[in-house]
Amino acid sequence: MSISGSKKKIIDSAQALFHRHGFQQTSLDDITRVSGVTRSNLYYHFNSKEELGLEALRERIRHYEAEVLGPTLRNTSFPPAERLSEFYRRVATYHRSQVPPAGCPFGNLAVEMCGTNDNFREMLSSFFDMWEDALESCIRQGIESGEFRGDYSPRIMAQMILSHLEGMVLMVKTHRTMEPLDSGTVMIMSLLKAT
Amino acid sequence: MSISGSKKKIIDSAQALFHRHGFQQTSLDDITRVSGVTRSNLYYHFNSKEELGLEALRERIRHYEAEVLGPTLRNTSFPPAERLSEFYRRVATYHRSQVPPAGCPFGNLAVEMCGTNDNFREMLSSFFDMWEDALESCIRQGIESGEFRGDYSPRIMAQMILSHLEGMVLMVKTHRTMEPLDSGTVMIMSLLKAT
DNA sequence: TAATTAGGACTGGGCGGTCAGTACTACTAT
DNA sequence: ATAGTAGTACTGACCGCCCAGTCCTAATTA
Repeated sequence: MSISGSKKKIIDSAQALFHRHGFQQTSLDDITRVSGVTRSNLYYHFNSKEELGLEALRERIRHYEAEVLGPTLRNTSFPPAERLSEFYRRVATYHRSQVPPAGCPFGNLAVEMCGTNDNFREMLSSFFDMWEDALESCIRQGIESGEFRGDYSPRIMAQMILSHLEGMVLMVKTHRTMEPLDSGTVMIMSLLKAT
Repeated sequence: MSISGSKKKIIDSAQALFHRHGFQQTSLDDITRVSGVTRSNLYYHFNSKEELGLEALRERIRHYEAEVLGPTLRNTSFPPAERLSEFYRRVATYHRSQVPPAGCPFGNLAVEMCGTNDNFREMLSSFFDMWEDALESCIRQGIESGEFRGDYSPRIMAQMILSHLEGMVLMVKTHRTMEPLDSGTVMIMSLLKAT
């Protein structure tokens, strides 16, 4: 059984609006307006705004794994350094396409929801863990292959890279320039290189 | 003439509520409830919720410079590495005191407001610049004294440290554990050390 | 014929913001 | 001395709007 057309439209519109305006700041009327789907149909597919929010997040995570992590960090047909570099390149391309910069969809949601809603928090927490795992594997393989320095544990480096990335994207959104992301990624790639 | 008692109460309560629940998600009634000041009195002191928000932010920035940056990063009576270390220590102490972790007051606000309100965005943008300046000076002096490695420009390192810090604090909020901040600061201190 | 979509009216509550008026103090003109 | 004036601090009642969610009917589609 496949997802009906309306349901997909709702989720797509909700994702875009939640990303740009936040979950709480997006009204169901906003979503019906953008998706062209009626309010009653929305409540036919979802029992509450929270349920829609969680499903939109789940779908975004699924999409991110398939379209970003899979082809880059986890793509073992390329050497680790190239994978990481390609990952950064895709991140930059994505954020360059958002004008004005809207920040990381996951980071934004984490800031907004983690203090008040445990369902969102837990989903985001395990997503960040999974993201970190992908980075860690890539780095570990890079150390083994001699491309990356081996004096820090892959886990610690992965943690650092993920936090740093989230922070850079926040700076891009705040300063409205890609510069922090561009120079930051160059620095990390250089720092990771084996001496 | 000093600020009236009520105005201070309003700003203090607003700061705490904005930090924990966000600007938009905090109602003026919430603020009157916590501060014990009436709604009409609030509108006597501030022309709008936005004006209150901006003043609360301005005050927080002032406080942060005086109570955090001044005694640590800018405190030239200590050597740079010790200053940075003390800075990290204070950040950790602050976030350890918030249960559950509420994230960075500035980072949270940036995520929430930078897409929709240029007054907030500009104030936060120049605040982050100023923060980066404080880090840069400290690092530059550390390089000159030979404590820190000199193969990256102080500006780039400062940028990296600030982004990384904001990201770590986001992780602390999401995962509800101080571990990312604790191990992340250790790693940065070690990375900066001159070889 | 069962799932899906459309349409619209409605509820109860929360929201930011407005307003006319009170109380108090201090300065000033007579 | 007194009456008037002005500025500050504060109050409670109120307004119109928007929100998530409900309810019901009816058409359409697979």
